[in-house]
Amino acid sequence: MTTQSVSSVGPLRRVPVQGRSVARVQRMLDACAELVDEVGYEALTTTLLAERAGVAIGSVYQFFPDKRAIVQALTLRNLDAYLQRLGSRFAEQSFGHWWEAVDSSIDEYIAMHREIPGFRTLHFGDVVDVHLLDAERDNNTIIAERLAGLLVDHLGAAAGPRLDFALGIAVEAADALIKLAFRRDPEGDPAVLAEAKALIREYLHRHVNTITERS
Amino acid sequence: MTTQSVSSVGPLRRVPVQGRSVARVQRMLDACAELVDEVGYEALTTTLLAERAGVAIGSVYQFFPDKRAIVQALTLRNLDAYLQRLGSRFAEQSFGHWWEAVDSSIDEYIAMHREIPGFRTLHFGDVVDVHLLDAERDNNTIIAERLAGLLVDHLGAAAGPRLDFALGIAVEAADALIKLAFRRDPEGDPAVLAEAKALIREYLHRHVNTITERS
DNA sequence: GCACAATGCGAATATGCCTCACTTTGGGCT
DNA sequence: AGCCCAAAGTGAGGCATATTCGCATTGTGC
Repeated sequence: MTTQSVSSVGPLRRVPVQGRSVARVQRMLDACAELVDEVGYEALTTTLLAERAGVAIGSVYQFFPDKRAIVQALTLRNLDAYLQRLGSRFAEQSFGHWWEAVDSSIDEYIAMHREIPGFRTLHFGDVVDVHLLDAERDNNTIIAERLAGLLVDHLGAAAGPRLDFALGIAVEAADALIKLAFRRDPEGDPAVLAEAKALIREYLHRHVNTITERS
Repeated sequence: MTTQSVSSVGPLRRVPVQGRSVARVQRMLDACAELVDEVGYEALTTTLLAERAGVAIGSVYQFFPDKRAIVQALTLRNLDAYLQRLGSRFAEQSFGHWWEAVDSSIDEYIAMHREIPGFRTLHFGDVVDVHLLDAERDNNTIIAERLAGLLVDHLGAAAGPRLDFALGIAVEAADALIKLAFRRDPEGDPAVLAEAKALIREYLHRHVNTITERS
């Protein structure tokens, strides 16, 4: 990844230049993730964050304009990580059917809920900001477009507004159901997760013509 | 409605007894709704709220334990209103097919987005609390159960966990898509709204056996 | 019209976000 | 090695906002 990822700029007041400060900013984000898991977003205080990161409060504001921006930056880091994972998976694996690719995308999202601290609370911007990546479109819409791109590149789907629309709907519904699954069960209610996948597959199946024919 | 509705207790510190205070509490909730629309939930301050309601700040805390509780109470009032509307509609109208009833439920939800101040921001607890009605289950899950009850009573659907589960999924997905529609367009993106209804109808259609046969 | 509970009030306090003036450190340069 | 300046680090204090509390006012049953 030689190109600068979106999360390294994001909502930062000033970009850390020296190695120590880069590491520090990461520590702050890590602390933020931990604390969101421990006390929740509401109870997160800047003092607590600074203590946990082993940093003076002033240092936090050296790089972040305000509290919200810290959480935004964390969300962006997670968003990047997801797209990264997805990119790798599509590059390595070759899918027999388009729905295997969709299933993989869902699986990666589920995995992040289990593995990434704070993710089950923040997701892709729930609490803080649904317009981190683009002023016009929701984060999920962007995700859907990226997904569309991957499907076009790796499975020969026909790019176009109808594919984007269908994926936008699918991503939004899947997102909601997966969140539900993790609210019902810390490890993700298996019944709900299975149903989510089934629902998405059947929905997209009805749009399979849209996917394989040019609009 | 002779029974005391849930929203009249809710997260109140003390229940208003005299007429003037009942009206005042309503004014506070109205002010809260207006302000949430005008400045957003984040920028809502207690001072602003008190001013808008024409009430001293101390009076607010006479009935509400904290700021969050105000928004919770408003959300509860909206939740009640929705169930009320739905109850009336099911009582007056007789549906030819179960999906007409489902469509009506969705339409009422959409109507509230357009009519009720603050609703497009708060929905049924997004920002404040998804467990207003029940410590265990999400607000949407409760809605789904009520909906199941209506379908059982008015259309002879077979009550049971499978109906509850399917409706839980349907409500969650529909909710997410309708929110999306209203984020894309203040009046609700028609394409997204139509697609939401279609998706839900088709999903429930595949569970129609579950609806009409006893599990 | 008395007595007490309910209600109303807002200055004072508590808490938490964020700034700023100052110190320390890193690394490019000679 | 030593100099210099930008980058980074610091934390007491200013400021905005949430919440309390002691006292004033009003409603209601008797």
